Amino acid sequence: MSTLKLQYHHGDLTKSLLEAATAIIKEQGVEGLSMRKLADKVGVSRTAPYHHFKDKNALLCALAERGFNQQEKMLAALKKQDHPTEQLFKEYVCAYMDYALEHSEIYDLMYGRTLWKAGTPSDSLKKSSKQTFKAWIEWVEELQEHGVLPNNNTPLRIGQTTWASLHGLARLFLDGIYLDQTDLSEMIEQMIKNLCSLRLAST
Amino acid sequence: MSTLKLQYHHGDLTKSLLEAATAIIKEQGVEGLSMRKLADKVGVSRTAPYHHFKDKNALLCALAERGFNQQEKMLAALKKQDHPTEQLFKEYVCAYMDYALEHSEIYDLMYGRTLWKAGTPSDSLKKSSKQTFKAWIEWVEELQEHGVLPNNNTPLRIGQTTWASLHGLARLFLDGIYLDQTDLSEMIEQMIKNLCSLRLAST
DNA sequence: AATTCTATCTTGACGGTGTCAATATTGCAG
DNA sequence: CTGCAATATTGACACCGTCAAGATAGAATT
Repeated sequence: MSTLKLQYHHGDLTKSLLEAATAIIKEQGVEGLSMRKLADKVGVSRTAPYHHFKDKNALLCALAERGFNQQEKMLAALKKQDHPTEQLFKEYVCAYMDYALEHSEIYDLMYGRTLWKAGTPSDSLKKSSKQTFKAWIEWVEELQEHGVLPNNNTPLRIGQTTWASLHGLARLFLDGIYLDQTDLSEMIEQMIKNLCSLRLAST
Repeated sequence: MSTLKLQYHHGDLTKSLLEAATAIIKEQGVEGLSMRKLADKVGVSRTAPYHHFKDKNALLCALAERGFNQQEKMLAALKKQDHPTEQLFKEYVCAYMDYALEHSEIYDLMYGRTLWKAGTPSDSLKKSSKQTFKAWIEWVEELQEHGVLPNNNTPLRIGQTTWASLHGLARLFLDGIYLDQTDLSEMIEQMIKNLCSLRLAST
């Protein structure tokens, strides 16, 4: 077992695959990721990855799941510095958009049709997403109590609609409908105004 | 030239292709559409479609463009019956969601990454989408004047953000993140409340 | 230390994809 | 009737995901 790359067994191929895949989709998009190119990049034969992931779908699920962990960590860090509730919410929105656009391909796997419609989300991925969503809804309840979000419906519905708004804004950019980054910042600002002013209307 | 299908020249292959393609993506999603299957369905050889569409991308662009026309027609019909402005807006929202979910695959081509990011939108498609968007912005201006949408920003920004909200809501369902139709109608209702109550907050 | 077992990796193969090049057929204009 | 342009065809190529069968290496057991 030398330190040279000519060894038969790779070491931690699972991890290497995930990282190489992340790099590829960052550069070439999910469409540019093929199992064969991936294997090649890691320096291994075509079918080696199949001993670590059942199929391509499973690999993409793993990437998405990583994304959920990553995102959750980021948001947890945000909440730690205890700013006023409303400011925190605004920071959350910015952070959410930041993550979506910075890791657009991962975001697409997390919330896009590739896995949820065209593919088959793994049980583990479903669990991750459910947990993330649950945390979000709980926070929405808090935000409602602090008068940042409206009270005219349950935390679930308010959480769903405000999330939908954010998600839609993110998608317009990461799907290539909008490209201009200048528009982006102004649209985020206006979206925050929209979401935050809702409480004024609730009874 | 008999009426039997054994003729060498097909007649109006362009149209047949578009209709067969529409049928396929409706049943099997965009992922289920291949040029070969399409040709086969129409009863023509693999490469025949290439005399009518430069490549698969071009065919998808044509489908998307049809979608824009279809959608525009639907919305024009809606406006003709001159209901009160606010009611009209609510009907618009419902109609928009209806269209998105009823023709989810076409909607995806119109506003999704398949063409706008992964693919290459044709000039003709760009034009169609631009026109649709322009019409929307003009109507937003009207809605602002009638106090249905807020006045705290330009028609462009308000149009962008409200559209983003609608788009996001649609995507959550047509991408398979949400599936329950019951949730859907309640979420639409709440989203309308969100959008329509914004004016109360604007100066 | 020798042997077995198991995890890992390999090559070979199959059916699918988009699309180019070269060829054949047809309908129409001259 | 002839020739031309539009349309359709077969053949080929390079990719793709993934299954099956065999090779290799490291760990466990004797």
